[in-house]
Amino acid sequence: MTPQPLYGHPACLMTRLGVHVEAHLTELLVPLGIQPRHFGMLSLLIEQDGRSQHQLAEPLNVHRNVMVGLVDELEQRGLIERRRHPVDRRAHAVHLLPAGRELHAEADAVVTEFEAKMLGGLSAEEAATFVELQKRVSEHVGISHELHPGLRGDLR
Amino acid sequence: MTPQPLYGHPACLMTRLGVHVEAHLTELLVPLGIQPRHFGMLSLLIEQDGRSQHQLAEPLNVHRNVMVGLVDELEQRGLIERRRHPVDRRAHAVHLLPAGRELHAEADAVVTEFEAKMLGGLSAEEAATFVELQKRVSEHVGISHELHPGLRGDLR
DNA sequence: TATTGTTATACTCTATAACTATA
DNA sequence: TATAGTTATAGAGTATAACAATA
Repeated sequence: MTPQPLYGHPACLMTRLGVHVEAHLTELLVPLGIQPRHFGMLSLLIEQDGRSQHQLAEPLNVHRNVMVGLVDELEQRGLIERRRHPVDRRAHAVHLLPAGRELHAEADAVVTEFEAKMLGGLSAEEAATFVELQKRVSEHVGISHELHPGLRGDLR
Repeated sequence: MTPQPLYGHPACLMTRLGVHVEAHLTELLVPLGIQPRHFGMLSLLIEQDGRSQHQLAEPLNVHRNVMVGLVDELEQRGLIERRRHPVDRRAHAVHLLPAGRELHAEADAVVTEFEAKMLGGLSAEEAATFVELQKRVSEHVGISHELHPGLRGDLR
């Protein structure tokens, strides 16, 4: 059997697309003064406010050491705030401030517009299928894109 | 309108999946002593032998400075070889050696097996659709996953 | 004993610029 | 003047380990 050409490999397509998205998103968010990771943080806090840094780090796929810096940056800009964690005195509860909520809305619009362009070559139905299949694959390989039930509600 | 949760964003899914694939592929290729990029190089040379370093760098999305090191590594292992370029004396023609062809076959098997597992949650039809849509999106955003017609055949 | 957050260190990776030899 | 390849340097980014406070 003859080997596949490079971009016949789904794996190569996926890494290439991932790099493409990351790079463009980074550029598009420069005017807002944040990076994709910061957007991710804000998004997670919109979903559930008051998470610990550890709880934020996991779905963002960054180490807790790095998270310190990310939280520092957004806190210094008055977008989020570290408060005392209600049940774990080791942890900080990270809370969204009004300015953070506003910036997130702007960033979300930028990201959404980018996605629309990126998927512009597909019909609405195809795009929906594409996203759906991506979610299925993500789940299958163990990427958590939902809040884990165990992490929802109680702040342990 | 309420903003999307983080992984409702196709863009976030794609970067996350891309990182996942890159990381796992890197691990899986360690026993073969190469990285995903090296696999990409070998794949491109299988498609068309004797490309210049510049011609290899573009589809791999690496700078020509970096390409120097990649070619060095594979050449020192006797997998590829720099020869005089037939029509451009500034350039090197990078050629695949038998050992390189063999290693590529092994690596290709590893990658293919990984892809099968990754897409194992989808039916065959769904997997085909997924890959097809990825190619469509790649093309739409300007990622070249085919040899550019202008680069095929003549070695300019 | 394990975990959260933090800091410092070392390491890797990358981007930039500069140089040569050709075109 | 522009391009292919090369090299060196500096900067960014990352991983590792260690520590204090708390569980």
